[in-house]
Amino acid sequence: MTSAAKHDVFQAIADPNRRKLLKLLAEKELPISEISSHFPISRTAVAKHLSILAEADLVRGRKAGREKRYSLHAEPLTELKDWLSFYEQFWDNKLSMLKHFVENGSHRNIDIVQRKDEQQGE
Amino acid sequence: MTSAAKHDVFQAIADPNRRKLLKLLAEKELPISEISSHFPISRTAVAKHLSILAEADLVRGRKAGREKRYSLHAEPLTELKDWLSFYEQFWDNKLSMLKHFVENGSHRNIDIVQRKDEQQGE
DNA sequence: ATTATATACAACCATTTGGTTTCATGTCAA
DNA sequence: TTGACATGAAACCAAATGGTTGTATATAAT
Repeated sequence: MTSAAKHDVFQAIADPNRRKLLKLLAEKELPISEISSHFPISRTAVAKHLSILAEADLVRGRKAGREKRYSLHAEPLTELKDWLSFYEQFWDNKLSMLKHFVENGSHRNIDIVQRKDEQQGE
Repeated sequence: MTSAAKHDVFQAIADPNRRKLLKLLAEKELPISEISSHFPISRTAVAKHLSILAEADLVRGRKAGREKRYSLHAEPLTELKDWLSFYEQFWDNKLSMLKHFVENGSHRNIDIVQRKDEQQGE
């Protein structure tokens, strides 16, 4: 009941405008109209993005008089972090890859030890 | 020239099937048909997802005879990690929030010190 | 040479997405 | 109470998404 929203965190952050919203709300709580002034799109469009973010609980709005003030609620991003953590072993440093390889046996990239490419630059 | 693809990392991972693909390819390099067998959707659909992942350089395919073998290339996920790192200060532990608050002065959540809600439970 | 396998590519389709405009409602201020 | 302001909500739209089927091409295998 607490979850099962139509939009999950992954989808919520997929849109650039939505990411910009999060960034903006990280600084301080803001009413919709204020927020809209930072975007080239309509107020209504911003409101929709906000409601999608709210669905993912990445943002929370409280009514204050005639305006509704939104603020960041970053905690759900832990899901993303957890998801990411699994993949860190595949790039972080070769040591952790080797560690993982040894611990879990089998698996791919048997050649990681002698490879020297993947500069990851740019 | 190195980037500017139509699909970025954020979009690439937004789809559940695509995330499942990444997970699968993390284990080992696999040809499309093999991969498809793990999904309820058509081989063609899987191929499309793969090409989207490839656009984001999260996956790389090499031709091997008549088949094309794909494997994970996790490095672009660093972008996600970097993006995330900014938000960690807003949930990780109250200490780092306080640290950030002190270091950067101003900003929201002046009340973090005395608040005791945000159980983050489920 | 023929057939089966693995993929590529094009066309098509329903639904979702990101926007818009218009109208209604609630609240603050004069 | 009469506006002005801030938001909510509905209707509509073009384009993108996630799929499908059908056809073509390259490579194995017999």
